[in-house]
Amino acid sequence: MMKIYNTMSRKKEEFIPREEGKVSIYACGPTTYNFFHIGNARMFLVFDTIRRYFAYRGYKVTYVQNFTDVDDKIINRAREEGMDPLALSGKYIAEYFTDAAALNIKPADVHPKATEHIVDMLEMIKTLISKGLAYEVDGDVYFEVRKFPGYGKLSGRSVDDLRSGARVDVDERKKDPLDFALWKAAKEGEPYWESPWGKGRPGWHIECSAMSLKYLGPGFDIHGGGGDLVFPHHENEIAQSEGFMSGGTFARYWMHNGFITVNQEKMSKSLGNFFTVRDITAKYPGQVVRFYLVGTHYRSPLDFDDQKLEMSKKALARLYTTSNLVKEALAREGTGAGAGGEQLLQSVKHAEAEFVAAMDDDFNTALAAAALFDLSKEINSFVSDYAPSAAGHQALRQALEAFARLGDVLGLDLLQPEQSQNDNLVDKLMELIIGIRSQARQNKDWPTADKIRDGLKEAGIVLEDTPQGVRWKRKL
RNA sequence: GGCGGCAUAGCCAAGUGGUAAGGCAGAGGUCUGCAAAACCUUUAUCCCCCAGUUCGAAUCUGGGUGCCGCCUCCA
Repeated sequence: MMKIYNTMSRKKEEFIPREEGKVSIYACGPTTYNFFHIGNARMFLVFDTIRRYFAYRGYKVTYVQNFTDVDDKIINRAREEGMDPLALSGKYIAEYFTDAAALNIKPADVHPKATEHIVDMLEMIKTLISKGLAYEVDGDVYFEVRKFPGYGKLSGRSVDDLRSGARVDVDERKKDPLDFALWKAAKEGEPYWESPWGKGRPGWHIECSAMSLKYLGPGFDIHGGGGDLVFPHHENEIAQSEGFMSGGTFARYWMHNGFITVNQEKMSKSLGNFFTVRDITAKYPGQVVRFYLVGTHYRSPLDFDDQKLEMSKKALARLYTTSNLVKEALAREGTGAGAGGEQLLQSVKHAEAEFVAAMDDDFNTALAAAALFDLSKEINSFVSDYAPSAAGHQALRQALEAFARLGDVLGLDLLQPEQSQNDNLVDKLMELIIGIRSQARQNKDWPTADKIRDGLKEAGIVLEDTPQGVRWKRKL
């Protein structure tokens, strides 16, 4: 049984899909006016991991993540750059996929763009006006919050609380300060679309309602995003969607990830303490970044700094070592008795059960990772005094397969294809260098042997002398 | 002012009633020419403080302290 913490109820609830065996997920994607930062990355990665786990559990997953490709931030940025706003957002949509790939975030099943769904939004806005839930003023259209009785149910606030705390500059044309824009009249030089209320563009919230309903239908399973979207974004989505639907639930489970802080402070553009994934992956492999992020439960806050990435790098290296040790052991031949294989398979089974139990409990990736480390230790231990045999190889293959399968749920490629992507030239050179060093070692010329080893380490290559021969690998 | 979250070893981090996972770092050992990797052993009598409930609490309740977030664009 899977349990999910639902922001709506503030409790973990058993997950019961709308349709048996299927799960529909909508996550609010980025506004494409810049490279995305590590905070955005956490959200993408959290939902990528969730969808991977659902798939692992046998669900047919439909995952939708939008691009907000027209809004104030894009327009302002485009103005600064002297670029066309839509060209700017198009550029950063492309960059999104580059960075997402570095973090092993899979493309969603659908990546709808706001600008390609103007018609859907217009239909929705028209309906809301005809139902008396929205009104037009000077080419703007606002949703009338007071007309939606459930307003505040997601964020646990009442309209009155919100009003008293409102720090917003009051727009006198609005009936209530909390009323939010569904449609904004275009100012000079802004991109616009024709509408019954004149030239304009959609408000931010309406796109997610229109696109999620279009691709997933009313009452879809999971709607998610960063914690700061609870209010007002998701609250507004609920109001306009459920107002539009007239009855029924917009989305059934609301999931929100915790924030990333830097030096214990919220990362934000205004504080200037944000890091783009583009910058981080220039210094650390995407896999390390990913491993770091899944090491903390998605709802907990997470502080980001290089020192912590260093720790993650070492921890990940440990996992990689396991898969290398297994590959090495499998390359050996022999006709041993095959002792211990049964026990190893028992451990594999146990680890996988632990992993599933952890993930079933509101996607506890930190606990799931611990199961991976337990399995790693079992495998290493088995390999450390392994006498090759047919049965042993069989057990090892199964163990490695399970190890990689579980790693993949977390988005980790424990088989490290990048390691095997060394070109021929490097392989040849290493063969040569190792040969020379072996000669030196045979002559007990330790200074030369050590010089080679140290020099290679400087260059990012680690040499290890083992009873089975010399092993080399690139440093992470 | 309103709403919410978090405080666990040197560091990171699970654990929400039954006596403290996992990782990094550290210590000792096996292996090694020396290393590295791996393996074995070890590292919190205690989970911010106080009071309470309970046979029993890091886990529940009340109070306090500290930190953070939302209420405004923001993942």
